[in-house]
Amino acid sequence: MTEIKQTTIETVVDNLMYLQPLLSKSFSKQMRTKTNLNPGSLFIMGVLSVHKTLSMSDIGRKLSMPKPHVTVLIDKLIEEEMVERIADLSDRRIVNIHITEKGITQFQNIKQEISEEMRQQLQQLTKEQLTTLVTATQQVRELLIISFGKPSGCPNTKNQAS
Amino acid sequence: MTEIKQTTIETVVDNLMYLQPLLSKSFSKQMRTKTNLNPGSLFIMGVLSVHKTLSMSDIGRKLSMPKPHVTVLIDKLIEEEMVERIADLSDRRIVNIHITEKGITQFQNIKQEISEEMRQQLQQLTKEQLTTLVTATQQVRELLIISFGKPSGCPNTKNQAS
DNA sequence: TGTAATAGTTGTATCTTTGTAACCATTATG
DNA sequence: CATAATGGTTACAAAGATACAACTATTACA
Repeated sequence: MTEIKQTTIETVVDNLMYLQPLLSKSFSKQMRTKTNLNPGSLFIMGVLSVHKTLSMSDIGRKLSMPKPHVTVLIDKLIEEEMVERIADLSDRRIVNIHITEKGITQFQNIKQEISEEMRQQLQQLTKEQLTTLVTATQQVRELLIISFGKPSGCPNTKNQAS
Repeated sequence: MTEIKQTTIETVVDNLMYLQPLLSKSFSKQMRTKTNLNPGSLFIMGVLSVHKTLSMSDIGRKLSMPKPHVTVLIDKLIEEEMVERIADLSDRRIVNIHITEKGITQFQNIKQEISEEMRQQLQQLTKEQLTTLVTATQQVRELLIISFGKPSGCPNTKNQAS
């Protein structure tokens, strides 16, 4: 019934929607058990491991995470010495978050632990399939960054004082 | 410092970890605003739109969602007539969940709304990039299903009565 | 038949995330 | 200079998800 002719974009949406649960299955689970960090903190460590230093708002934008939430998570990460607050010289409102050496190695360790666990699962793939997966994930990552890596704002930036 | 030579699997993990926030940015947000369904229910509709009928445990396994949580979400979906409970004939313990016609069309509509929103974002890509994205997401989807689409159990299957 | 295992439900406590609102400090703008 | 806008923080409420524990019903097994 109902002929379903999908557009290109609908196919992408379809695929991406199916990816979400698969991803959470593949390691959100691992995260919860293997680390003392909650998912949100892990994501922050993820972007910081790439960008090294980001302002609070940058983090919120990149992860579309409400600013109050970012504050709370950063507080915890600072307690564990994974990151540090650094005042911005040019704009004193801005608080820059910098990943520490400890944070870098700790995050590296976490990723390796997860990789270890995933190795078992991924070994079901042939050498060619694994190569394809590397390329494909890389492409998806890059193309989604182009499409969605933009500012686009994060919550609690409301100040529509009437 | 610390020479980082990534293995193939570590690269995959790296990419997948970066994907998670991008995905939630790209439509977890949309979901929250565009539908009256919460993310969990959407995921259930996602697997049901593919498999049409699944037992409660199947759903829990596919989404690695605790069984009690599945029960709650299914209750809501039934209220909205998106799915229906069907007793299993061969094993009377099993409750099969079947997506309704309404559920199919509703879910289709939701996907189209999300697609509409995403179109704007994805139009920043060239025709070639978009083609690449379709192929890449398809590949990632298929390969992750091979790797992680297995049973693997879901919580609350504990019955180690001592 | 008795016991263990499986499928599912109910209930509760806790954690995580989101959404607001109010607030301070600083910068930008008229 | 007055005011608006931005960057961050604090606090609180509500939604969503996870983890347990206990329980029923049914099936598998010895």
